[in-house]
Amino acid sequence: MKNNIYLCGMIDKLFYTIQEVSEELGVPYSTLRYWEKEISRLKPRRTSTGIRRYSREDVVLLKQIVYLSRDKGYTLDGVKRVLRTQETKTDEVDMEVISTLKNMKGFLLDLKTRLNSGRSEEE
Amino acid sequence: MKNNIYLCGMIDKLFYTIQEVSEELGVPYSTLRYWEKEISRLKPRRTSTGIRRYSREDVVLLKQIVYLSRDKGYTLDGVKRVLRTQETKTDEVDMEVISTLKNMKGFLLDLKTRLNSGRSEEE
DNA sequence: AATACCGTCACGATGCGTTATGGTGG
DNA sequence: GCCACCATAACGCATCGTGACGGTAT
Repeated sequence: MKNNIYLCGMIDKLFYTIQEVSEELGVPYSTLRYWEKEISRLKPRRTSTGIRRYSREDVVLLKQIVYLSRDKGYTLDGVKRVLRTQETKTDEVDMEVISTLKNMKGFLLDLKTRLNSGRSEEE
Repeated sequence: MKNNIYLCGMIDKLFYTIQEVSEELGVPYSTLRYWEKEISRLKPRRTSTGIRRYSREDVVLLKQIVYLSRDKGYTLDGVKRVLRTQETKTDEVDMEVISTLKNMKGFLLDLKTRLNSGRSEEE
């Protein structure tokens, strides 16, 4: 249970050390620490003595960051923006616009039909 | 006729000089030329003596580039990638929306005419 | 004692234009 | 002769890490 598609080959654990994460992502410690400074949402828990304990969610977030910057070609600022708005909003809005337009189109087509058909209807 | 939503306030002309484009986009000449080196699809026509003549399509493309880099936070490589794969999905959706809107506009103009002309038409 | 980790800071590569130069077109 | 434009190349600044260091945890 609890196999997360985002974790791919990673064994699901309660937490991961920075080393494990670094190896999994192919990203050096230094970069992980750098990203942590830059990306506010990335805040792995710490032991009482300050050692990072990455959760599954942290790893997923990091994979997203790698994907957005390496594969999609976003700047770090771009990555931040995407994460902030989580792109979900945009998509939802898009879908809503489209759906509204479709409704309107249907309505207008109907109207057109009525008009074209020689306005013979009840009205 | 031929008002393109992407051109916004720009007057629709057969071509634009680099100056006009530069002012419209708020992007200096040098950058326009730089982008031209980087983005293969951006190839404005030239006069026989080498002066750039930007077409409407060129301007639209440039606006896309500005949008992707400035607003979305893509690196130039990211912009190239987006343009290459043309994020076809998005564009198809966009195109569908636009096409729907165009149809609607035509239809509404027609409707307006009919209504204004006191529905005295033959049909 | 040996590793794995910590924060910090200085360094450096690359990206992304910009400026400078010297010249042509209208 | 003036302005807009051209190409090229050197320059510069910011971004995005990287590596090294001295110290702490286990």
